[in-house]
Amino acid sequence: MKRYEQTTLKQIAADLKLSVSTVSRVLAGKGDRYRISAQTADRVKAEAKRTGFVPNQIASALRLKRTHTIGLIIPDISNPFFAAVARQIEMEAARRGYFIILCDSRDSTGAEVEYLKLLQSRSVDGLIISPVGRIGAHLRGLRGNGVPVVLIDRYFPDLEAPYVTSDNYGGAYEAVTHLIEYGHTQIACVRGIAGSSTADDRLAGYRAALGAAGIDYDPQMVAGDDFSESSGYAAAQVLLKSKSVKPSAIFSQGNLITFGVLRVLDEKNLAVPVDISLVSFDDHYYASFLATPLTTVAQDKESIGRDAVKLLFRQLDQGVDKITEGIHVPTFLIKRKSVAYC
Amino acid sequence: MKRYEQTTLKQIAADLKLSVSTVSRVLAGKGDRYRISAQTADRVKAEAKRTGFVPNQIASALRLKRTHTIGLIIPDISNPFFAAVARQIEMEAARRGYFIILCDSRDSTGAEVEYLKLLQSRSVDGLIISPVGRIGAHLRGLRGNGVPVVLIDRYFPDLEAPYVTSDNYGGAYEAVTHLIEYGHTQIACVRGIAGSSTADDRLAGYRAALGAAGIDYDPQMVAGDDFSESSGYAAAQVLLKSKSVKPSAIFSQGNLITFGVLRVLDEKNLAVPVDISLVSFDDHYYASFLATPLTTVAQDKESIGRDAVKLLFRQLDQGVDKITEGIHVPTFLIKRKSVAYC
DNA sequence: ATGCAAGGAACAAACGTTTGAGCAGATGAG
DNA sequence: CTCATCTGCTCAAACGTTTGTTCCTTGCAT
Repeated sequence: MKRYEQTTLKQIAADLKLSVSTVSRVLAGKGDRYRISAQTADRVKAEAKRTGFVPNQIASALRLKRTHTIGLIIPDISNPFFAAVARQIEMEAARRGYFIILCDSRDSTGAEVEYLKLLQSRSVDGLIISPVGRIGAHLRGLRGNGVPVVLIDRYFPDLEAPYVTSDNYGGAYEAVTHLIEYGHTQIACVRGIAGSSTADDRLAGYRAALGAAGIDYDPQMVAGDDFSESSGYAAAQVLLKSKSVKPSAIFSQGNLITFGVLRVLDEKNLAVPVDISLVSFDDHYYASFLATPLTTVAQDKESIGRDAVKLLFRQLDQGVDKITEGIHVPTFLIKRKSVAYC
Repeated sequence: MKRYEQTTLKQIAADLKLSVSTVSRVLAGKGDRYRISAQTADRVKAEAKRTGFVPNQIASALRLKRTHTIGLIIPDISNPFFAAVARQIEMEAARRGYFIILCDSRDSTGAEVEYLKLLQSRSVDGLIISPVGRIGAHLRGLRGNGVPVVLIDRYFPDLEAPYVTSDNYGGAYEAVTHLIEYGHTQIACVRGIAGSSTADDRLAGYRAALGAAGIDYDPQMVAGDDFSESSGYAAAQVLLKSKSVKPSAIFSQGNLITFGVLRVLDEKNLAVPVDISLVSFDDHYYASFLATPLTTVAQDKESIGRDAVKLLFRQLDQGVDKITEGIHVPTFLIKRKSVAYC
């Protein structure tokens, strides 16, 4: 905002024949500590109110080396999951007097790295990142430099940085177990991007549930390259075309993937759950209004956002290296109508 | 980001036994204009690279009174419509070297006003706002002060400020005309918040379509208080319970409203489109996967975001008062299966 | 030799805050 | 009456850039 004729401390000081420091102290509420008389303080406050004084945070940030700003880098704000998390983060930050700079990395590591550099030049006080790549090498330096970072949704096992994510393993385990309880043994898995903790953990949960039920794991039952609709579409085609496997149920690792799967099912005239059962990660408002209301693994987006901010501020308070905690937020299975007995 | 041991111009200058201004000029690419020798320039650039110099934008902003930051205030980032628009805005801003500060006003005028003040103290260079209230009085002052502002989604007829919104009138007209072509004459409208240009224009389009077909406008056919799901739910109950009106079709003004309507329809065991037809404003990915694929009025969210940024930068370039344009982005009707002959 | 114009870089102020240190005058104790 | 103490405020530097102005050298023409 062009602060056209914005009042400054200097102006108030001049008008009141006071020094800038006096005005600053009064307005910062430190009048008493510096023995500014109540009279003077009142005059200053009155003048500040009269002129509509608003402190210039840029100047303050320069002096204090604190911008009260946190950078948020996410792969896609139009993905409802990230939108919900971002909203919570924004609200929690605002409560604490912090602003969010929103960066949409469009699932590009290049953009992510670029944003990192730009945010550094903006001197943000901390970062919340949902990283896109498979490795977090570019993030390590940040923490080494004392920059508070919190990872959300994905984390890197080799990077000791605090993170908040859903209990993807547990959620997948529960979902697949649910399918097994309905008699399914031929369960396909449409996975997200390999190398991401999200996809890996969900796959691990899938395998564990299979194992616990004594069902052999068949690599041919797994397909998919990333979390997109097109990947889901392609994967479902492969899985349903194959002659060697005949899945009676599909476990989809993400909401967009599910749309791809649904499209294939539609094209092949396969009805859910009559012809095939389906469980999807990520719940949504519309899930209950779909042709077949979907059974889903819901993530607690509010908690994820809230905990991320919490971890960030703990680093701000206690120092970056004190906090290395990883939080796995429980998921919950919402049973609707997309699963039937096999 | 704590810029722990960040290199500064001063440091480079000291190391190279040069003055800060020389270093600054070289790194700003103004070496030639100020006759800095190529030798010196090269030394400076080398040292900057070696030390990983990143200019401190905070200091620059203070000096130049330009933050390269724009404030984005929207009612709800988790609403897919706003998320998509926000994404586009972020991308367009990033292309121009600008950052977005994201503010979620939670549909509260109070929060909006508060954000405005805080953003002012941050000296943002401009604002893109989707305002929540019915009046834009608090926005007038901004433009008067030379702050570039662009309104999105909603505008105020009494506030001369550039805005970008869908052609809500046209979209509604087309949707309702579509219903009329299918023989409907008893068409209900579930509206958004009264006093908002969005709801008002959609209602006007609805009435105009009715009028053009020689159908009398019946106020009893209109219900709804805002764009929420609960409002849609309540409104649909009223409309379908009434004895004086028997709608054969419903025109819903928003995606969340539609979910409310759908819930009522479900509860009353009314099938779409067999028992009742439905057209909804706002298209979505899932609309085609719903129990009945929805006929919707799609908004061009990308254009809205892009044009908003464009209008903002035009103000930045040419001055706030030169730009007062309002853009109505065309909508398009997506015909699916929720409309049947009456 | 003398003057003059470039060439190359330094000086210094400014942006608006914050804050440690200091300075006058008043008050009180001895 | 003197010294110490308190009261109430001011000074000045600092944060890291940017930029109009100035300053000192050379080289060159006269």
